[in-house]
Amino acid sequence: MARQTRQKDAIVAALRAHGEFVSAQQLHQALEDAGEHIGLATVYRQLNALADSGEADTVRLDGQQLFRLCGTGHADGDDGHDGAEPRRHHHHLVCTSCGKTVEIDPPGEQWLRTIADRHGFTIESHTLELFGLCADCRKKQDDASDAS
Amino acid sequence: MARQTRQKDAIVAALRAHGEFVSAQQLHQALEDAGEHIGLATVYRQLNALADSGEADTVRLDGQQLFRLCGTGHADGDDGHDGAEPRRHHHHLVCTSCGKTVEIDPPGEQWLRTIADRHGFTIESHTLELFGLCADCRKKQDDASDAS
DNA sequence: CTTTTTGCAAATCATTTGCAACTGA
DNA sequence: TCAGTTGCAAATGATTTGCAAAAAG
Repeated sequence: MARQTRQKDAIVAALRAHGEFVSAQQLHQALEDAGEHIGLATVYRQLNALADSGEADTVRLDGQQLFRLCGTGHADGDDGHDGAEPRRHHHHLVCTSCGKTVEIDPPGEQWLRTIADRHGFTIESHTLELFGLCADCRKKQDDASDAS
Repeated sequence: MARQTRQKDAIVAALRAHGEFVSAQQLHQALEDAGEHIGLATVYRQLNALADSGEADTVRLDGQQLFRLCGTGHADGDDGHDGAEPRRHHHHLVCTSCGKTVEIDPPGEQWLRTIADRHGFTIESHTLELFGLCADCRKKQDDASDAS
């Protein structure tokens, strides 16, 4: 069902190359720069497809949606069961200055279950995002505020 | 600096009445229903003002921003230093069906600190949102899927 | 050839803003 | 009076979608 196209490849490549989270717009721009003239709509479509299939991870920062390759692995062999579950949940630690992103460990699924139970909820998904400054940016910022 | 206007009151009232998170659009609609003809733009402006002043809490679900009165408190006396810190962080449990929202306890600030430390980050803010179905909606949905 | 994918532009959607008319303190 | 506030409509910005042309299998 999924055909292999130049643009799809380019998008995944760009995504992989970038490593961190990027907005569709940014990625589109990057592709332009790289000489790959791909429609913005296609970038969006592809990105969403990746997110839905679970190959990409997404976060919503401010008003935009950012994407990043998930396992950075890639298609391994094949698997018989494909996703019935769309977008996964994420746990990220994002530097608000340089954008560096780190995956973090889940905050005890145990705790999660407890909360859900207590309120009679059935958890479908959850997001946890920590925003702050990474060591480097922290230093830079200190220096900056030091100057007048 | 902040004048008291009919619309501002109506908005806060509607917000308080609703209790849970609402989108600007929803709130605007509600006001219309209540006979209060207030410009959508004004609703947005007011809502943002409330959020900035810390009187309202906000979450981003999907592509919209939802608001809810925060401490139900209000401006205390006056203060010389005005906000350097805009919007706070939240911990919510939201029903994706009826919108019911429950405040939940933080997932161990301890754990948070550990993560931050390990990666050399200085956490500025964080968001944690759990989405799922509350008991009621879960039942309803089961029934529905039961019918063909 | 048949179906998926692309492209582009027009369409949405939520939110913001310009600016003149308005109104509360 | 006069600055903060409102309204409406037009402007934005991100993302989506309609549809015919291009490409993959």
